[in-house]
Amino acid sequence: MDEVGRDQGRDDVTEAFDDVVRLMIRHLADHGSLTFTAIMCLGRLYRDGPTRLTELAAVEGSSQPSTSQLVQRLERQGLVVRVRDPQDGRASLIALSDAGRTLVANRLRDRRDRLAELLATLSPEDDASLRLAMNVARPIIQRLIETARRSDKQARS
Amino acid sequence: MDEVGRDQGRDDVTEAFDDVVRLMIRHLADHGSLTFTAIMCLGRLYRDGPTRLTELAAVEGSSQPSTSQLVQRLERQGLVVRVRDPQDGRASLIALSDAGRTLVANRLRDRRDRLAELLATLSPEDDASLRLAMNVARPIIQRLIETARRSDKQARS
DNA sequence: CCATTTATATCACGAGTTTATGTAAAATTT
DNA sequence: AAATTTTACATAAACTCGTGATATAAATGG
Repeated sequence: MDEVGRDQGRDDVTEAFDDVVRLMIRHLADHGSLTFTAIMCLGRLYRDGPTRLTELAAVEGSSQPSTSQLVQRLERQGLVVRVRDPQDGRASLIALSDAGRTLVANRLRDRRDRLAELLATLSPEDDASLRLAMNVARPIIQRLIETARRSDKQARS
Repeated sequence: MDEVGRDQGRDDVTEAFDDVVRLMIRHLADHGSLTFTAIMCLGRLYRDGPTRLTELAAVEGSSQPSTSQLVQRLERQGLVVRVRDPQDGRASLIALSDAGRTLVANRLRDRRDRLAELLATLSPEDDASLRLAMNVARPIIQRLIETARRSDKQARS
């Protein structure tokens, strides 16, 4: 469009991130009957361990009612269990069931396998470049996530 | 079960991509009353221009009925318009309205701005590293998307 | 003991998904 | 040309998922 587009067109992290999102969402989804939301929730529990419903909603950036219903569905499917806190009659900890844990682990492996297949179609140079680039990028991205999370939390209060 | 924590030092493009997805979906969403699905659809039309409904569904990896309803909603909101093809009475081309195009352009700018704010919290070294890494990664990722799209298409036939 | 806060649930509703099916126009067959 | 099939899209039914508003029930603090 204008001259700004020239600078940003060559060096645009946003565009690259958008591409990643499209690749992951569109082509590496394979949510075998599971929704993106459900996957994200289970993945969160897998990484963070048992979590209170309200906190789960907060870290997933979703509303409490939405999370409440999601947990109920996942409970019906036998993927999570509730542990009522004896110290606090209101609260309950949401945790992965064995089935849930297995499912997440399998999914993670499947995703890795599928991405590996895709990476195998690249030239050895491209494959190496991408791996190197993403290994450089990852810790920095994680710092961005941390920063974003903090500013989200602040904006919410 | 196994040590997820040890993945940190490992070479795992999947994990890095997952981080990107979480960052973009969770923290850079700001879908001002617009859904992720709607955003994706409008973005597609912005990039590809007027598209038939069926093809739109295909490239977005969504069903035809789902896309049909989505387009109806977007039409109601004045973001897309239909142009019935005089050559083919069955088909209609879906295109962005002026309002839709403006909205997508603004959103893109906002996303860039917000990401720029986040990047500004990084050290100059990290910022430069991330930009460099993503500029290396992007064309390779685009090749992956192309490959994935072709194999998706083949699997569907 | 009563009021407030906190944790979760429920309700109403719209968006978005799927599969199955309907409709109408184009293409093909005979 | 008429009948059939295919193609492009719409509709229906049933579910997940999101929201805000509100209910319930337990902890907390006067």
